[in-house]
Amino acid sequence: MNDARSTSPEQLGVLLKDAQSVLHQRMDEALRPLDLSVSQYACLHHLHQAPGITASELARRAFVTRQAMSVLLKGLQRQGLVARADEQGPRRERAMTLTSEAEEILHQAGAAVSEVVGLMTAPLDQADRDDLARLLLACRDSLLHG
Amino acid sequence: MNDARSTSPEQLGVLLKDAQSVLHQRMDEALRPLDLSVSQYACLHHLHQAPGITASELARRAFVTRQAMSVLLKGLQRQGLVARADEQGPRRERAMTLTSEAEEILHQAGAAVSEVVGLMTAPLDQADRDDLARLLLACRDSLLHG
DNA sequence: CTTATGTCAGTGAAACTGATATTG
DNA sequence: CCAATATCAGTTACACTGACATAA
Repeated sequence: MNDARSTSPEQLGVLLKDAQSVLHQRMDEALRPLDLSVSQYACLHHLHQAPGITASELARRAFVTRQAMSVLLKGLQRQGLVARADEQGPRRERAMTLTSEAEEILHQAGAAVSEVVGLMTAPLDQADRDDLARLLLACRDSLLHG
Repeated sequence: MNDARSTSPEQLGVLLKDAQSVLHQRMDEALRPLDLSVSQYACLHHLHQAPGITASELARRAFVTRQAMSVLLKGLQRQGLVARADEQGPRRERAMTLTSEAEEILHQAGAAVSEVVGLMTAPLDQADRDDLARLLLACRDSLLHG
């Protein structure tokens, strides 16, 4: 038998889901005043980190289909937060970019999100936070190319 | 300035979301042969751990509204996996229970999920897994009553 | 011929809010 | 009157699959 205090696989999966669920709710509350959904924030975040990437690449980074990302981008374009390049690239690619308004909103959103994550990690010291990041990264990558 | 290698708050939030996204996809694939969605599996999982609880309590544990949980339970009832108690409790409460068929399916589902989580945590030793569980628990609780 | 992007169309699971009835 | 459960109704954001045209 295993040690009764060791974590079962199912329990670990549930914990990951729970933590993400509650974080999502708190982020949703924090972003609502800025008229941004969590999905939209994540999209802008990725676009900020890699300006000019295509919708398909954006979809891959968010782990959704390009059709789903297309819907999200249409909404953001309607809100004037993203712009499509006029010219096409090599494979019909159209570079997506943040508008200056989006940069400003993203700045505020980042602060709001940081506050939420700060609350989440309040009981952790810096070593714990680095551990958490390292472990989550390992889990993600193991599922992706394991 | 902080150490350049330390993790930014936003990055930690994105990592948590990413890990959960990919885990959700893998679980979805693993559970599809059993005709179970991830949400349905989680519902059965909670019901197995606390047999006879109400729909409202189930909703709280899954971090959704009782209306959303009600829809989920209706689907599971149609599939013959959960049953509502005939008699009402103190506050119109109706105890929800798993059918014997559900217990059997949940057994298979647990094995499938364990395999996925096992893959996810393959690069981690037992100390890392316990750390991850401890940290996720702390994050969840800090957001809930922080 | 193959592959990747973009796009149109339809669908579906799962969440939300709001309102109402019942019961302790 | 208040609080908690349950339930009905409507809505919505967001994901999916499938199909097609286009370009390298």
